Amino acid sequence: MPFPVAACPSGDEKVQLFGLLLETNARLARSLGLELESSCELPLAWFEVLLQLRRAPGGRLKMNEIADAIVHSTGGTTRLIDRLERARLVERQNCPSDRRAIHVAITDQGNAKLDEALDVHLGYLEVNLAGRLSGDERSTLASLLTKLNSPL
Amino acid sequence: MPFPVAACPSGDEKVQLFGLLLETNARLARSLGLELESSCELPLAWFEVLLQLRRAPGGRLKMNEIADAIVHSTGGTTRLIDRLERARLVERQNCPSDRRAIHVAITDQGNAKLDEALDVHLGYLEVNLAGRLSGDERSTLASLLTKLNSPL
DNA sequence: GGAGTATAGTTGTATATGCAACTACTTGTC
DNA sequence: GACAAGTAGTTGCATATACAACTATACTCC
Repeated sequence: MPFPVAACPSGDEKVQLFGLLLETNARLARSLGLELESSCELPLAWFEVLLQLRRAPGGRLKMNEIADAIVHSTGGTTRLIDRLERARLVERQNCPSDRRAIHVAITDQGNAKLDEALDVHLGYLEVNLAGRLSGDERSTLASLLTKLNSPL
Repeated sequence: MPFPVAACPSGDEKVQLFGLLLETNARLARSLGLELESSCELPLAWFEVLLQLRRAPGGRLKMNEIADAIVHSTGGTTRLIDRLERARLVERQNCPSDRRAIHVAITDQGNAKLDEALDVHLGYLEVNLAGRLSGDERSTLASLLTKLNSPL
């Protein structure tokens, strides 16, 4: 037994918690991604973009706002939006007040696709979130994750 | 105001919680990844593999156990282990009881690298986990994530 | 004990993503 | 108002990953 786990940093409570977060997220993202893809032909990343756009006032965001919201590099976001635009789910618009910036707006087709995907997503969450955590537990989890996600 | 968020599925409490989980995970994984990469030249995925191996009895796991633990496809895991093996951090060993299976074992170099990375990781967690959540909050979070990660 | 099925791992191929360098525009300063 | 510094987005290139098809081995059941 060369590495007694409990006495090692690898057994540290915080290390375990961090690993649990990565693993839980990866499993849920993967299973939701498969479901969205097979039911709606919508990759999870596309879904995330459409959801952010719907939430935004006016249904549009600038490239860098999208990149930040979905935690991608700006280069990666350029290509992602290229694909969404090719599929006619979003469109690029010039920003009148800043000629460097691009507004990305969700299209009617994008809204329709998002509605379809939200339907699948809600079913998924009923099973995979509500099936495992009560309302109280979910709101506790939300507040802990909010803290964990806060700056500083 | 074509889409009043609060009345839409996009404003649903579960949808928000799921989004928060994705976002929190993505931010933490990215910042830890950058830190590990710049301090130790160790990609986060490699760190995850080494950590799983250290935790495993005998310091070795089969390919499919690794793939499951880190939530990758088996094809992706083959290439990931190829890279780790090329860097001499792990080695493939034949499994005597099943000639299809491969044991992946952490090497001395792998253990040394992992120690170095754990040092960085612990510092990171002190700031980014312990700096935001108390011990009680962390253990609550751990138990909620465990439920969320449990089968069915 | 042989045929059919299941499992472990690898490989071909397509795609997605990050980083760094780049262009274009804006802002601040003198 | 021109120059310097900063910001928004895109592109070239390298890498990482998934999926599906494949090989090799093990298991099942008659």
